[in-house]
Amino acid sequence: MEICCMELRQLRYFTEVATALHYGRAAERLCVSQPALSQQIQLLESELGVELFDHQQRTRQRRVVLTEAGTAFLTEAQHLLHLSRQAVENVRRVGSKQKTVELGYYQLLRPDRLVGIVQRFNGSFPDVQFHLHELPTFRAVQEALVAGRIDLGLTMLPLLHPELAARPFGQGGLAVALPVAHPLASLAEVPLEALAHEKWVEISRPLHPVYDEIEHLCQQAGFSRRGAIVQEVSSLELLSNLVRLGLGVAFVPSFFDLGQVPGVVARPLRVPGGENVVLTQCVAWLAERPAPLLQALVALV
Amino acid sequence: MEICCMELRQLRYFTEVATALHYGRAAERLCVSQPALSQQIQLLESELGVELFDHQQRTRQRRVVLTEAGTAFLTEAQHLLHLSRQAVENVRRVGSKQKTVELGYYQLLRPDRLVGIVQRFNGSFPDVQFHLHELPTFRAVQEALVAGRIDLGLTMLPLLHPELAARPFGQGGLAVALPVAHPLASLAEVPLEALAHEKWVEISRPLHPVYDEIEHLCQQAGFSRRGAIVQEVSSLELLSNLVRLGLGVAFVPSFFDLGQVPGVVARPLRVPGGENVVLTQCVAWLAERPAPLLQALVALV
DNA sequence: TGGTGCCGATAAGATTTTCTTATGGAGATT
DNA sequence: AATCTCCATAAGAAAATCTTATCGGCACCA
Repeated sequence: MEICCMELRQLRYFTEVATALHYGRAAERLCVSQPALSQQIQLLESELGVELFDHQQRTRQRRVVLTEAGTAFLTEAQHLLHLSRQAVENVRRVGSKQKTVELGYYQLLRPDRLVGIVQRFNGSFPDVQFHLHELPTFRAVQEALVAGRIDLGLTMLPLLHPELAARPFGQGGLAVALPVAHPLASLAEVPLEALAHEKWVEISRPLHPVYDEIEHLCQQAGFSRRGAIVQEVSSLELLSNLVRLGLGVAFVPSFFDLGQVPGVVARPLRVPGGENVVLTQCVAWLAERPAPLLQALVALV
Repeated sequence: MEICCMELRQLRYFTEVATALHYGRAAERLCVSQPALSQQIQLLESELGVELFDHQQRTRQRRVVLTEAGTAFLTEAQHLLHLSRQAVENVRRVGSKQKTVELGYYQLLRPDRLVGIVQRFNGSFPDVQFHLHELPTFRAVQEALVAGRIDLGLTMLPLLHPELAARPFGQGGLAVALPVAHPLASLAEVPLEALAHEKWVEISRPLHPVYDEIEHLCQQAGFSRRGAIVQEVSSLELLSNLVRLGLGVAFVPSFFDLGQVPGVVARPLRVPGGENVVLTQCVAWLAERPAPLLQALVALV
């Protein structure tokens, strides 16, 4: 135990335990382990010099009981936490007046996810104007960042420019998009080998994040798509429609939402070695200009 | 930079910088290094998503300037800190009602130091009754703790019982107590060798924390006190008075206050190897019963 | 105009704090 | 009595914070 000062974290922990009256459940809600709570509560108690929970009854009645002092402190702690949240809100309001953020994204992002992100942005920074820019490819998003046309981009790894920085926020493997009538569409998971003799449509290689990895994967499964790609396109929307029309099948990221294209379904891929390609979504920004506002937005994603 | 939440520490740092308008001086007052401030302020800014200080003018005008948002936040931060201090005060008041703490100490502790400690205790825990127990020796303090007669003891290392725990709060070397008329009393520092032919009075060995170490030190300086101790006593007060009466000289800790005994002065010892005996004052308590109140008091010392 | 000092930012490594996993022990439940 | 639930403890891992050393910009002075 070292000398240190009361922190808001301890108040957050305390109020959670004091309202749940149960260390285990409080820990779960706070996304920490139970011992972390025990420790921090003890630390808080020993700094205050006051027992906040009744240790005698803590075990006797199988539940945690607040002492008189603990009850009093709970009120104050909640008040403090509330004020601290308000303070953050206020300073954000004052500091973000008349600011605009240009936000680039591309189709790969599920619409509900995009909406969720923008709503969170707006909730935390109500006075900031967010301008959305739909761009055709993950590469276009990164180029727009470098060109300064957007401030923040929702795109995919890898980063193609050294000036960019990124924070991943989700990843998935490959799925295969099939017409509903396709024989394999009835399977829950499609083995990669079963696709050896298909015709393919694909995003054109310069726009594609993992073109070569996919080819490598196919070769491990004993076939190549080299001659079997009947059409290259520039957008996932177009791709999906070609699949619907039966020109071929296509690989799409498992987190891509095909709901908007009727007649096409996506099935997860089963890869022999289990080594599916990993596609990582990320928020990206210009590393050289880490404005506090952008950093806060990044943390919200 | 990792995701973490605003903490009171950051508010403390921010208010200090915002009022001093000078990182260096703020760091000094907070007893941290200047980069720590820069880092924490940046962290705070990026979590809030708002610039609190004007980075353009930060260098231009040779002083730090608050932004509009920073000014607003300063008010709220001060308010929050004030409330948090009040919350601590309140919970201490509620939680410490009708509690008493038996505090043992012994003469070695300078009276002003004791008063300072007790005042600090009283300031933080105004509703706690502190009962002072002056005990004759450092050993008696530890025995009273083990016997449960006192809750907290101001004593000296080493700990003589495995059930005790302690936190040091000050240390010093040996000094020699001389009658003012003694020839060596005119020196600012007394070389140990100069004491080879003195007569000695001393605290009796069973009550003495470092009896053997002192003998060892003397032997390194080329003499022994073995036959030269003309009187053993049981308290420092008695010891000082015997020195005043000229029965002999005595070793006392450098932090012992002789001001109360006129006619006796203490002079720091100069030891050949520079290896003076180290005497460490400490707060001690029973390790098995670490009541939060005691822990908080220990931290105050 | 070039040197010098002040001041804040940055980088990298060390330290301290916090958290996690594993385990213990006391009461409650069956 | 046996098992289960739940909080406390211990020890090692992870993460945050802090420190030292250094840079670069600006101001002041000659």
